[in-house]
Amino acid sequence: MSVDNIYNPHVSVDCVVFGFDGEKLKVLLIERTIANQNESYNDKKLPGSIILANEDLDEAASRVLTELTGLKNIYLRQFRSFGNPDRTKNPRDILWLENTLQLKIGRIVTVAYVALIKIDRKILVKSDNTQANWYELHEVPAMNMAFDHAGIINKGLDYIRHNLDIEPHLLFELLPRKFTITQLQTLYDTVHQIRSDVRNFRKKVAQWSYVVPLDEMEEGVPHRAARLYKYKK
Amino acid sequence: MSVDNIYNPHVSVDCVVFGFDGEKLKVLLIERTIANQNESYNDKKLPGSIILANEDLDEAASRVLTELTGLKNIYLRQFRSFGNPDRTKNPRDILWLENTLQLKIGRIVTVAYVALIKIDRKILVKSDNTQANWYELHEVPAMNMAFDHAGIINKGLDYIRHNLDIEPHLLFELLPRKFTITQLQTLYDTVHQIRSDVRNFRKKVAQWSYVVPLDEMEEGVPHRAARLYKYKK
DNA sequence: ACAAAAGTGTTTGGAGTACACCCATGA
DNA sequence: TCATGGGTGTACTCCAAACACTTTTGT
Repeated sequence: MSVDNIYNPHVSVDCVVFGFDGEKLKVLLIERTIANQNESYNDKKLPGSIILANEDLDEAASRVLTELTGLKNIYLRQFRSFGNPDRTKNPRDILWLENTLQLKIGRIVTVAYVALIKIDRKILVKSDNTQANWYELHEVPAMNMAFDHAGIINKGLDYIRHNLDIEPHLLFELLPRKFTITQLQTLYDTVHQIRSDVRNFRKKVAQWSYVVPLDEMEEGVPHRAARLYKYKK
Repeated sequence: MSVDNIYNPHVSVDCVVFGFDGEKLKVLLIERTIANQNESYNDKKLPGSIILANEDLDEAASRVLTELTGLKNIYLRQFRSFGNPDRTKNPRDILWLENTLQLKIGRIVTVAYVALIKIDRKILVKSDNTQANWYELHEVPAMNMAFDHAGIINKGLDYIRHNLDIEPHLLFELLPRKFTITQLQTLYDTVHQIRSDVRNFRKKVAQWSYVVPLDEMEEGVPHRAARLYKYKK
């Protein structure tokens, strides 16, 4: 089977891409349309792909992300694999797989990644029949999701919360290059699901040597302008 | 192909099983013999298996461990998958796979787990042509290891160090049911790669409410007998 | 002048660290 | 009695948490 030389149709990668809009954590999902002879469904899926025959897992995830956003050098970490035999048993998912891959498919094990991106840098590729959009995390449980992707998002969220906790540098993957302390705190509090004290928070970041003040202020805000900072090193 | 109904010969699980002998962390490895027509090699591999057709990943890892040790309810966590296309390219590994599975094999993606077991409980199954032994971690780099298993052990070690760090309860998966504070400290220090102060360490565990003193002392030691403790809840 | 968010210090309690000697037991 | 590890207290430092008012700017 010639496609066998190109694809390994038993293993895929999926990316849970997080962004921060200044208020909430969001996740990037792809619109999926499944056309039957008489009906057509719409739902959402994670950006992902079957792995190519000579591709490492990290390479496949990286390829998916680059194809989607055009960006390189983004934070991307494998966090877990999912291989429940039932995960590819929904008729809609089977139909979509067969349409997409032109192959009979058994169970697919997927290796899941999280990515963190600066939401303002995202350049969405709308060709390739893909249309991607940001969604708030609390919307996900009510959405129609492909496969077990809702569960994968939850696990990815756990993972990233944990990691942002022990590695504060990762916060800056989500912030714009110039940010205010208030933005940083909003992100920090969102991730940790707390509401921290303004003075204590500023005291804390004051001793993070990698957060450096700029000679620039916010502009166009209807109140006192805040100082801008950048992340260094 | 009938074997296709039983196995998914594209995805496997491997278990990095850690134990603690009172002095050092050890890892459980399986002796592997690869017989050619004229020669035969010996090396070591992680306990693992191809996943069965209707088996979830966790189930497969659990099965491997139960078959090996006869134990149930052991700490077992997926930590990472490995799918480099070159990982199944060594001629020795290919030969072994074909002998073992009676199948032509392409790349195999493996989902790696760590397990923590009380070394004194281990009941080795020596049937099934398997012979397992404990090895010190520093011996591993000098050993002949199957596939990329040496690298998997290192990543598993990183993972478990990290997790024992943030979740001290896991330490008790490695200790015997009755232990002394000194044993606990030796394990703690080994995992964290430090040498901590005796008094400070005892002060710390004194406020771990889940470490409870027994009315029992060590026996048969050529010096003052230490109090025994157990882990509760 | 007022609305809206920016920015600023002090006090307190708990946790980690540094540090040295006596105790109990078996040989 | 000696060798071996078991077991104990105090002082200092650092970090996290609690807590309220003044400043700047646009409308």
